[in-house]
Amino acid sequence: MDEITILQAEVLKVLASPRRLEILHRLAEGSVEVGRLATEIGASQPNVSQHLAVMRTAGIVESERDGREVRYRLTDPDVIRACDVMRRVLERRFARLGELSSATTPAPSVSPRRATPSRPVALVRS
Amino acid sequence: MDEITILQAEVLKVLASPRRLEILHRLAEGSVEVGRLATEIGASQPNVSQHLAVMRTAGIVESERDGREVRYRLTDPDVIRACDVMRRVLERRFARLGELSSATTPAPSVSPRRATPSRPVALVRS
DNA sequence: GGCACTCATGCGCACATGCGCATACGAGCG
DNA sequence: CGCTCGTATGCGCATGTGCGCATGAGTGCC
Repeated sequence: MDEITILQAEVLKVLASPRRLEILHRLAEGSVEVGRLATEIGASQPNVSQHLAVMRTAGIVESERDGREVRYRLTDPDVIRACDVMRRVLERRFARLGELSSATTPAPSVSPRRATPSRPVALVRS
Repeated sequence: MDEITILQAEVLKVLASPRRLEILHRLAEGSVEVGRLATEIGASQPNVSQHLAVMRTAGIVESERDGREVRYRLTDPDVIRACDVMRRVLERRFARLGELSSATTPAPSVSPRRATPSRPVALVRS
């Protein structure tokens, strides 16, 4: 198994959380303190602190003391950019699903008998 | 919480596995049957089948019967491309870490007292 | 020094996940 | 039909994760 693959899986694992994505989304707009962040996203302070600790360990965010507060910011915009690329892809797919269901369902001309039984449920809100 | 964010987290969760990344890496080179895939990556057949089922549910791969066998292929190269963007970023960071540790450690000129205590362990094989 | 504030950490619980294993399903073939 | 091959599924266990909650640690102010 490739080293990079394992590393990538670990980073992806850290990113695979709505809360953390929300936090990253906020951090993309600039550095912010823990408490403020917790208030903004409507989560408890310990919860946010834990998520930040996880992401800091993974090298995704950095922390810096500012008086009594601790400000967090993105370590490297590149990872987040890659994340945003994926996000845009999903938005496109999501939008396409929307227009498909709103259309008259133009009955796929040739349907060469796929083995895939079910529509990807994850794309319609699982 | 944004809909897309939740969706993205789910997709990321599916991707956050070394095995699945390995499978996707293989599928990027073309469609392949389950058994062959299991042999190539050195995993059990049920295990591979389960991973494929998860990824199919997430809409990342598609399956197609071919005689007795079932061939899997990527649904949309775009998601994998986004994944590869991240991979390349990580490779770059990894390589940089390597040259840093092999260099004479040029003693950071100004070290403005960060609150971040530890190096990102995830980048040095956690 | 004592207090108030901000953040980090430890604990316990509920829940999800991955794996091996055995086995069921489904298609071709004789 | 019955057999074999390829794939999917169910089960049980060990392990990991997120959350609330209470509490500890560090900092600034009086």
